[in-house]
Amino acid sequence: MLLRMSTLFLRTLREDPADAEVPSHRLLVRAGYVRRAAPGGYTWLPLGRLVLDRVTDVIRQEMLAIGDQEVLFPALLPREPYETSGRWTEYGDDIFTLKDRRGADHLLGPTHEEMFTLLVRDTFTSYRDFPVSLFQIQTKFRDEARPRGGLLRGREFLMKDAYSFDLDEAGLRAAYDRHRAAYQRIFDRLGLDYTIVSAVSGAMGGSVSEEFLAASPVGEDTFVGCTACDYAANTEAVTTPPPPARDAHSHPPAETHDTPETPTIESLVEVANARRLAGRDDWTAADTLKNVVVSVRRPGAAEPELLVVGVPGDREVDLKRLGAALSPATVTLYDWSGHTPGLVRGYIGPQVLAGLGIRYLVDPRVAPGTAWLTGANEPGRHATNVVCGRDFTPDGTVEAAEVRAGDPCPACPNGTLVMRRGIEIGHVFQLGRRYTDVFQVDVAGPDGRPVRPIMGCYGIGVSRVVAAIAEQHHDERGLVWPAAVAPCDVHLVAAGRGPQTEAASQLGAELAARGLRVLLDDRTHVSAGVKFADAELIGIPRVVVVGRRWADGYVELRDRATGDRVELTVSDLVERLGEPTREPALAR
RNA sequence: CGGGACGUGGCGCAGCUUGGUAGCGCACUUGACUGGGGGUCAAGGGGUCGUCGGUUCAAAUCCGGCCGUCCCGACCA
Repeated sequence: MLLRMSTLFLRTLREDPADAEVPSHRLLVRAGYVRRAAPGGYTWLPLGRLVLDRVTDVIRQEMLAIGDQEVLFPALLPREPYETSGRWTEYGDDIFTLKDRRGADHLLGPTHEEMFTLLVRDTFTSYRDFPVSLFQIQTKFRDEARPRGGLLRGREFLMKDAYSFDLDEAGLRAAYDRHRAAYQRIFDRLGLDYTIVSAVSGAMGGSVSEEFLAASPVGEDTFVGCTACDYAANTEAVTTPPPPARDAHSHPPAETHDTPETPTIESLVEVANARRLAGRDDWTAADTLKNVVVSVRRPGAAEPELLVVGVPGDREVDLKRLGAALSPATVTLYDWSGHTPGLVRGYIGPQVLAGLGIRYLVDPRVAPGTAWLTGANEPGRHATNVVCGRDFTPDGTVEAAEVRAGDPCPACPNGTLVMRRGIEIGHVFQLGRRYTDVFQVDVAGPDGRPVRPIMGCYGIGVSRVVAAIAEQHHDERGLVWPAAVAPCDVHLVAAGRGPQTEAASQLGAELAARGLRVLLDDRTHVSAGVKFADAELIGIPRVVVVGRRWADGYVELRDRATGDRVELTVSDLVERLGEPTREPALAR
C-alpha cells in the first residue's frame, strides 16, 4: 500500500481545535484522523479509517480464534423486543427512538441482547446445538446526556458485542474465561496498559462482571489498586476490612453533653475539644459517628423507605457505593423539607432508631464494641462513649463510606489502596438467564425436557479503544502509534528540491511491493520542516527521510517513539524495515 | 437535569463595553525567491457574525427565546 500525501485527503491543523480538551481528541483532530460531524458524532477520515480498521481486525481475529462467529444486525430495530425485555422504558432517555411512516415505534440499538437472544431462540432448538457464541462489530447509538472527549464518549460509536449461550453454569464460566482471555490478548496486541477490575460488589451476590480499564488521567472511571498486590476494583466493589470486635462493656457509660451550634462534624470536633468532652482534647472527625438519612425506593414499592446510614465522621457517604450495595433499589439523600418526627437534623444518634422503627446500617468500621461521639437526638446535644452493641445495635453493615487513597487493601495484609482513573474499553459479564427467561428460550435437552440456556455478554468499545490508544501513546509533538495499529508502517519523507521526490517515490513503490504500508510525503513546495512536523503529528512509528545524503546513497531512519536516527543505505534500510519495531513507551 | 464559560470564512482568535460599510494569524490560490525543522516577499479568493424574534433610521455589537459547543456536578456503563 502506498499513500501519497500530495493527493491524500488530509489537512493537518497547526493549532488545537477549541472544543478539544483531552489529548486524544486534540491530536486525532489536528492530525486529520477524525472530524466532528454532529454532536457526539465523528467522521473517520482516511488515516483514521485505517487505524479503526486495524483495531477492528485485531478484535475480529481474536474473537474468531476462540470460536465466536460473526453476524451483523441492523441498527434500526423494532420496539417489541425491547418492550418485552423492559429496556424500552428502563433505558429511558438514553435510547434513540423514532417512528416510521405508519407510526410504528423503532429504536437505534444501544446494545443487542434482545436481538441475539431471539436469533438464537429462532434458529437453534436442540441441546446438541450448544454452546454457541456470536458477535458483531457495529455502530451503536445512545443519547448521552453529555458526549465528551471526542471519541471517548459519543452518541454514535463502534462497538464489538459478543454473546455466549451455554446449557449450564459451568459452560457459562468457561465461555466467560475464554472471552476474558481473548480480551487480554486483544488489548495486549493493541499496546494498551489496562487493569481488570471487578465491577459489581460482592454484597449483591449473583452475576460476575469485570471491566477492562485503560489507565488514563482523563478516564471517567475511578478505580482502586493496591500498592502491594494486584488487587483492583471499582470503588463500588471495594470492601472494608472490619476492625477486630471489642468487648462492649470495656468502655465507660455513655454520657450526654451540651454542644451548642454543632450541626456539622467540623463544628462538633471544635467544640468537643474546646470543652474537653470526656476529659479529652484530641477529638478528631474519625472519633465521631455521622448518621445520614436517605430514602430508599425499591422497584415496585409505592413509598420510599427511610434509612439511616452510620459512617465515621471523617468520611462522606458515597451514594454510588450505597446505591450499588442496595441495588436494585435506588437511593437519594433524604429531603428534609418534609419534617420527620423523632429525628433532629444535625444531632441524630443511633440510640433511638430502633425505637422509631427506622432501619440502621453502618460502615464495617462501626464494629461491635467501638465507642463513638455522636448525636444525642436533642438540638445542641451530643453523647460520648456511645458503644456499638451496647447503646445501639445496627441492623447490619453496608459499604457506603467513601473509599480513600491509603485505606487498607481488602485482599492482602500489608497493601494500601491508591486511586486511579481509567477509560472503560471492555466489559465482560455473566448475564445469566435474564434474557432467555424473558424471551422464554427453551431448547430440547437430552431427555426431551426443555433446557433454558444461560448467557454471557462481552463488549469492547472499538472507537473508544482508538481514543484510549491515542491517550496512552502520544507526546508533546503528536501521536506515537504502536506498530500494530498505525495507519502505515513507514512514513517516507522526501526532503530537498533535487531528485529526492522522485527517488522517494521509487523507494516507496519498492517498499510497498515488499508488503509494507507506506505513507509517502511527496508534496512539492512544502518545506522539510513542515513535513517533519506533520510526520511527528501523524505518528507513524518509523520515518524515513530521503534528503541531502541521497546523493551519497544514504537515507535516514527515525524512530518516532525514541527519536533515534541512523543513516543507512537503501539495502540496509530494506533489511531493517523487515524487523519488528519496538513498541513506543507509554505516554502518561 | 443543575452551575459556569462560549458561539464571528476550513482552523485559532480580535471587534461587542460606547450600535454606523467585518478584521488578524494559520490554511487555500497565483507569481518570485527559498529548500533538513511549521521560510520570505507580492498579489488574490472565501464569512446571511449559531438561529429566531425584539429595540432602533441603523444590530456582530443592546434585549429575549431556542439550538449547539466545552468545563464541573448529577445521570449512564
